[in-house]
Amino acid sequence: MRCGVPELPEVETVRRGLAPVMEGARIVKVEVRRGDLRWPLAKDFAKRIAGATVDGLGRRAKYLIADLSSGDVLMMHLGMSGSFHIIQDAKNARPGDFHHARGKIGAHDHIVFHMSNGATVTFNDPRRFGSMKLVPRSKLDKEPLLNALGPEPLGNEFDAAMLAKACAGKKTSLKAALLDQRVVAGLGNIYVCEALYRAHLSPKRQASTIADRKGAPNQRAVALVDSIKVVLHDAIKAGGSSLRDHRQADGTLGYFQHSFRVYDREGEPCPNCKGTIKRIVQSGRSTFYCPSCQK
DNA sequence: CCGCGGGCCTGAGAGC
DNA sequence: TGCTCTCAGGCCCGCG
Repeated sequence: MRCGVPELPEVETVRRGLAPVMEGARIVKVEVRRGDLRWPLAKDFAKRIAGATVDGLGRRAKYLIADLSSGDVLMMHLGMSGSFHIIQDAKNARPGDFHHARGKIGAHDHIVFHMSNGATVTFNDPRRFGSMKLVPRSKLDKEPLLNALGPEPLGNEFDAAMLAKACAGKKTSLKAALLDQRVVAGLGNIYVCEALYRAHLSPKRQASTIADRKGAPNQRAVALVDSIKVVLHDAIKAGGSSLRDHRQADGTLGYFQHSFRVYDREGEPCPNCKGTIKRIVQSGRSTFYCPSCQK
């Protein structure tokens, strides 16, 4: 089983791991080793952050959002391969702790935050699809990266009526609609596959078929919303236990093992029926599903 | 406006 | 063993 690219549950797990060392602490210094992430960092990125206290660390969809005392908000996205390493007490780190223990830096350690409590938080991202962006808090409500996002799937406002309305009239597949962050924010390829499986809905079904002519939700929409919430809750719970079990071991946040029911299980038996899990490609990406119990 | 495909990057794994 | 090839879970952008 492969490790997970960060979707909503992984980002939430990372947030929970970072919060204890970042919230309430001051960022003494920022090292930018490579600023050419998804977009180039602002030239004054490090200077603008240095000296600020992290008043809170939140999450919106797959973005981590650090509220800084300087008046800026730091948006961080893990992309496909991003992760964070924490060294609790960098100055007294033991030789085996991590690259930084001896002042060494890992191959793709691009940004290092030195905290006033002695901790070091390092952003590592081999593919550099991740990103960081500083935005004045007063302008956050105009931030284009956030403005287009749909509802948080675990929020109370996300329900069958809302999902059906967003899918009504959509010609595209249900799979593609759920991957669209404007419809619902935070799902990726894995959890879309898993949620559709649990809802017994085919990924090939036209998105509009979870709503009636007027855009009102049907039973499929109800089942789908329920499955999305359950799948995400389960994964966050698994992330929590991975934090407790493994964080001390190597300090990495952003990857933890999962067992999926259909994802990456082409050819294996369906856990639910006598069918065989199939892989198809939809708009260039893999979809895993059971053709006999997902209709 | 909508839907689709290309491109950004590197590393892991398969196949020769 | 070592090389080459394909593929990867995200996201933005431009095209028709």
